[in-house]
Amino acid sequence: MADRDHLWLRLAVDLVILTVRDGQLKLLVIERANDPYQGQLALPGGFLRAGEDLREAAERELLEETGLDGRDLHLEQLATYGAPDRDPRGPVVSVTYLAIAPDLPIPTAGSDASRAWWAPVKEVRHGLAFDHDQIARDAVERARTRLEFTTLATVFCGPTFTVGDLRHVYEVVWDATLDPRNFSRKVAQTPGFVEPTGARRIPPTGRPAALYRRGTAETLHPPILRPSSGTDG
Amino acid sequence: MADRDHLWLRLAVDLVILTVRDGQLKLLVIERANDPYQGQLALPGGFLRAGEDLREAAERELLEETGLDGRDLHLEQLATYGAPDRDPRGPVVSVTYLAIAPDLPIPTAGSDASRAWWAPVKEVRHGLAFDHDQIARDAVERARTRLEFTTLATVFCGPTFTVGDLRHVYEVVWDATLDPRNFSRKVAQTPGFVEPTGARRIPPTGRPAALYRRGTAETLHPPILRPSSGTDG
DNA sequence: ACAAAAGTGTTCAATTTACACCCATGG
DNA sequence: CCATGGGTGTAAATTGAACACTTTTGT
Repeated sequence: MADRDHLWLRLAVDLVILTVRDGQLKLLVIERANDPYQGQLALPGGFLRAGEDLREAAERELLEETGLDGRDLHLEQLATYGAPDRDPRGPVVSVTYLAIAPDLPIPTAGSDASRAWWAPVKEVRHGLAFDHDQIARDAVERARTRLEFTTLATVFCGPTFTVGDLRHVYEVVWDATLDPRNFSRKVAQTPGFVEPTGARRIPPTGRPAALYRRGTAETLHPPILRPSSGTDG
Repeated sequence: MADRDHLWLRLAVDLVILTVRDGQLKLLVIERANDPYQGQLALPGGFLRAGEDLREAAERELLEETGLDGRDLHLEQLATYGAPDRDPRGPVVSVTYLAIAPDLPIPTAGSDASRAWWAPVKEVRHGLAFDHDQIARDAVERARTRLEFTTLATVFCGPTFTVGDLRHVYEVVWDATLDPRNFSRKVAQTPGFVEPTGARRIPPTGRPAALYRRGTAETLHPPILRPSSGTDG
């Protein structure tokens, strides 16, 4: 326990930013501008600076890489990854955050990224730099669970949305199909999930749908469980 | 993003070690031997060393402070705390782990602790050093949720236990009373939760109870929900 | 016989699921 | 009037909570 046993290191804050776009679950990836892993795909992120809280750093990186304001969207801490050899530059421990955004314009590249874009989650299961494949997998699984127990799905939608939009989020994130009729009722019967705006949206074809905004509830009582999650053990 | 913006810091790994003892949920606390907060209560923990993974560091601290082998009990990462002023020594970010142990002999004090003992969770809600009050609260809440959805409760028990022992764990951790008859069925009907050993335990008074060991399942299908968790939003 | 804890059976209510059916709009 | 998506009604199946009752031991 002498002072020389303490390892001094840098702390990376890395972001898994998810959205639903073109009917797919997508993930913000960057092409690394600098070594290590120059030219390879990676998650956006950067180092913690002096005087910063972890969440502050995550919000700063989010703004730098995407132009998004972290106060407007969902941002939650995921897990911390600290394998000794995870970064060839030396000891770097990564605290990861999950961010959820509605369908956005294609983000602008930041200073550490030569390019940044939305990549379908299914197509980036391998090939990310560092241990970012593992981080991305863990983040997607966390998002899937969050839809079951929290109102997170509304964050994928814009300020107003229909129940069909919300169902679409569930179907894309879970990669499952849901009964529109029963889903509609579950949403309506869960207090605080959505609030009617009074307005309606007229689709290209079909009956107009009521528009809602996010409710005040954070957790769902009762939860909306995945079709598979509960049958087999 | 120049190199001078990177903050070099030390990483603490702090442990919330829970057990059920004397019919109470208890937490391992130490009395700090050194500054800062010398003489105050705190969670056991220490600094990450070179070449160590985070979990390795958690297991090492666990062994140093309690003599417990981390491979034998439940050890899971909780969250990471990084408020800039959380440690007066300078920039120290803390990765926290939740450990669950069966009822153990009183642990031995480690090098950084003048004393170590089990303290009832209800009595240490305030007064821990650093931000450890918050960490302990978050950890207990996590443990309560884990009992709902995972087989974690079996880890509070020894190698063999009765359904009554298991129910006792739920009742103490949740601070609730459960119907013994319905609980018994839920446990038996959840595949992989417990396995019969064939042996029985004769209580001081009453019918002998069948002894079980941990099953292979990690998650509970269906979950065993807290009495309060589902009524009001 | 009695107390105490373990465990089973049964009933009623709440929830979930599946699907028939109606609504409202554009072409 | 037809296609399309939005939404309600309803009956069967499943699950959950409450509790009467039986079992098995020590004293």
